[in-house]
Amino acid sequence: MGLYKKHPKHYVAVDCVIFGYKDEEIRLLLYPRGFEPSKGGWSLLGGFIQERESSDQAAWRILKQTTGLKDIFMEQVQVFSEPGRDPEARVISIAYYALIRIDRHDKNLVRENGAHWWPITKLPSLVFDHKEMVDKALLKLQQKAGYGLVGKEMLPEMFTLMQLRKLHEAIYQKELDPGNFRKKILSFNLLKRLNIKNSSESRKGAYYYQFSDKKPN
Amino acid sequence: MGLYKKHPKHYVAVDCVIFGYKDEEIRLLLYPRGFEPSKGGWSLLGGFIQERESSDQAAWRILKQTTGLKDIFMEQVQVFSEPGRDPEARVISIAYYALIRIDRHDKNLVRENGAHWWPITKLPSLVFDHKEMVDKALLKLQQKAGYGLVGKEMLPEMFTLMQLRKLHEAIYQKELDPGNFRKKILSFNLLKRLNIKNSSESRKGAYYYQFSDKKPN
DNA sequence: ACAAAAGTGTTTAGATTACACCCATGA
DNA sequence: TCATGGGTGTAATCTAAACACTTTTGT
Repeated sequence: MGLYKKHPKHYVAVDCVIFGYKDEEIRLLLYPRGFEPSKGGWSLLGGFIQERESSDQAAWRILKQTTGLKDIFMEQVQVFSEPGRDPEARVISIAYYALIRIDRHDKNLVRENGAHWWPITKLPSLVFDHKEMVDKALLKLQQKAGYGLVGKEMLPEMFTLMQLRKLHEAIYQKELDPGNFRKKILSFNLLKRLNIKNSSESRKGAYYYQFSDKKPN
Repeated sequence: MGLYKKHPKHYVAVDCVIFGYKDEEIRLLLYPRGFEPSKGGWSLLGGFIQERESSDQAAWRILKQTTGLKDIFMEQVQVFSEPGRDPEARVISIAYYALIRIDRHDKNLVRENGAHWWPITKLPSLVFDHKEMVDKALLKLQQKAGYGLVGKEMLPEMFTLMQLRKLHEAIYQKELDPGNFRKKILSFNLLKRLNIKNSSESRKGAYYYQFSDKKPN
């Protein structure tokens, strides 16, 4: 029994890299730290794991408490556990990333906390090792985008292929060939073309698409 | 300051999926658990993170204490944190995998602990969620093998391309075309051919190779 | 008429796969 | 000489990348 007792216990936190998409840019939701150390420095959304919750549950809880969002795609990035990473105390942190539709969060909740959506290309400097968390998370996001699955989390229900391409361009931070992108994305058989056109972003008008529920072949 | 204090602390452990290679099979080093709960059940090598060490350091320390091995390739798999995963106490565990040369470990240390090398294809049932850790670790190992880098960790200094191929076949658990494997592996420019032949495993004799220090082009 | 995006098609290069084939040699 | 792996080469297939071209329509 008591064999575990001789070992130390640790604070275990979760830090969330929250990706949103707006104005053809990937943005990160950052918070000014409300307490020392590094009070006022920009920080990822974080919180501590409680007694009876998994790290996944903690990540969801913290995201929901702070942004009002639930049922959000989140995935583990990796653990950061250098003893000195937080100068105040020894905290082991599990980094997560979340993909959200930027227009859907509770803007009042976010504003109250002084949070701000920063373009990924112009981030301020971050506290502790949070920049490293962001870099690792972005790599994971790029991987996920390779499977054509990010539009489902970050775009409205319906979208044109140009809108989807702009999203991918923001994620990879480089331009993609429109024709090749179209063929590749459609080859996944994840999208269903609707009989509705968007005529506001081009003369000719582009069909709207949505993710189809059924599994691809 | 004391803002962290209201949060609970947790036992944080490291569990190591230790991969070795022998007799054309990938093997896992498993330990009979020495204490309750699940005393006697087969378990990954594990241990608790101490006050002033990172999870990487803990993984290395535990591997060295238990097998005598140091300077070993290890990589994080992911965190397992379901509150009920260990029935004795709430333990958050970070899974790692390690690649070792099976003939190099301290056999006495391992024997003392009752540990056993189990072929990956014939594993006994494992305690807690350790089977899940193994599955995730194997996926990571397969990914790493795709870059041609596993021979460096798991084979002797010198090896023939057939030996390297047998290793890859054991990792993917399927046969690979000898000609295609040879071309692909050599195209990485990671290997240097030696002027020594192994004549014991084929009539014709095969050149030995080793990993070259210099970076590939 | 023209610009700009929508949408389709073509060409090339590179990688992957499935084999065919000759070589060397111990039994 | 024959079976076995060593080693090389080739054709078929698939993919990604670059880019030409035609369509549509608001201004």
